Amino acid sequence: MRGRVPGQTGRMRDGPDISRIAALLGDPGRAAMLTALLSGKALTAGELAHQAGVTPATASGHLAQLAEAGLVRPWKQGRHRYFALDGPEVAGLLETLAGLAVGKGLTRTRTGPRDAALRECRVCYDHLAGARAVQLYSSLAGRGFLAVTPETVAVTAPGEAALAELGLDLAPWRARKRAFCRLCLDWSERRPHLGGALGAALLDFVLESGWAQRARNDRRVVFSPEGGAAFDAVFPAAESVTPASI
Amino acid sequence: MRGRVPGQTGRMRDGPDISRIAALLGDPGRAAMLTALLSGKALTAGELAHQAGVTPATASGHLAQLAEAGLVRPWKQGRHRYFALDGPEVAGLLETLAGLAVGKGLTRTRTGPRDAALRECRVCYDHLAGARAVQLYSSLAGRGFLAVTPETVAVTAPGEAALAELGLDLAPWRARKRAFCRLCLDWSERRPHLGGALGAALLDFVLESGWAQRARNDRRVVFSPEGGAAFDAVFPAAESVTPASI
DNA sequence: CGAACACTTCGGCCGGGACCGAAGGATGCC
DNA sequence: GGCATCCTTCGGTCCCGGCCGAAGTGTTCG
Repeated sequence: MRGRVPGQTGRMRDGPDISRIAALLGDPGRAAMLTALLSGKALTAGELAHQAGVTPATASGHLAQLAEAGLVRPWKQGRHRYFALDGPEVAGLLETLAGLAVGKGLTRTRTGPRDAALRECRVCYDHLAGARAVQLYSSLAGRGFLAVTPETVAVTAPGEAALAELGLDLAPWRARKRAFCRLCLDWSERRPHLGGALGAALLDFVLESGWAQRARNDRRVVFSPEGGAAFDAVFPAAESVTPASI
Repeated sequence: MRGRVPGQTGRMRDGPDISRIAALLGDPGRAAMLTALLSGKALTAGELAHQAGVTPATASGHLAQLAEAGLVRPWKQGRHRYFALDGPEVAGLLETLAGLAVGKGLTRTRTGPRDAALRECRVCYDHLAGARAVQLYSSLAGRGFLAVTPETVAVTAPGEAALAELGLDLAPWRARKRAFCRLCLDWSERRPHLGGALGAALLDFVLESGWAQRARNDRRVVFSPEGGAAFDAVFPAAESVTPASI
């Protein structure tokens, strides 16, 4: 950090400042907080401090930095201060980073039971991720309910009908200004799943129908035996969609 | 970093170790080295030291860390030691990070001429990125030369024919085991462009045909006036592909 | 075979920043 | 109003790790 002459050495002058954001994610405490927020819930400063294993004083400093960089959005309510990830892009970055960490064998623990549950199903900001999410996506795509276009993913007419039959009304979700439907790469499965507003609607649907419950303290989404069976019945695993050079 | 009782506090026990990788990217020197490698070229330790603006001794330490984490692959040749990014996933992470940094307004300089050139066209590991790359992609997609399937992107029969007519033989590229064709999100354009082996083939084609040249010291790809015109003629900008709810 | 070169290792310096306890606002509850 | 709760700010400590110069290893070239 010493002796670097600002404008003279090297040619690292242009382009986005990668290291600024990366340094923020590089502290284990801050990383733990952000990962906790990946559940999509807004958490209070105190809860985040607990997640990171630091005192409130330390956490407060961390959160101020994250907020200033725009990674996290604070929100005051009463004497609590809630924090949430500032947009799906931040969640996407965290997932990308997680994917690379897994790929390079950098995990914080040997695969345990909780880890297995995370791989099966978890919340990724505001939609489902993990094996269930990938199955859901490929089941819809395999039956022609989704049309993948270059720029986005769209629900086809049959898809709209099929979802409506399940009691899933897409109109209110479509109304929001955020991208209706996006693909998101799953770090544990290395295959795409649905994000965007449609992903959020489906998460909502799965929880509303009582098939699964969110864990209280982390990102897991736990299916009951009956719920899992119902899920498999409604979204049967598709035969792998062969890309078949057309 | 002090006083954190290893297994007792918090619940940051499972999942991939995000902060380890992020911390590596969080140092400006290492970030500069990795960004330089994003050009796809392998560079020597000395060149990377110069890029980062540090002495060889310091750079050597950084590179050892990057290599140990699997972000960079070293390769000895004579009395030089070359380094390259260890796989497209690393390049993808760097681009994702750059995208977020731009989105949050964290750039290292006000938009200058070099920056403008970078946005127009640059190398992203082994394929084209920037406005030209996005145009190339949407031109192909808009004419039905690409079929975007859920898992991958495929070249259609008409597409194969059209590329063959340009003198672009895809067979050797297809033979490699890496993903033939992938979409990659462009940080400056926020739209997808082609990665994977097909992207590499097209970069090769653009350079071979003499339309553009790579800058010597950075990621820029500079088109000559005639080259740019030829490019526009062969890959005319498509009418925006309307996602039209099908 | 010795000199030049590229890089790494070693030792030591130094600064940023993570950490905590205590004190200082806010806010809500009784 | 009084008190507990939640959070932030302040002051101070301490360590991690980036940085360099110098010395050491291996390679090439004359």
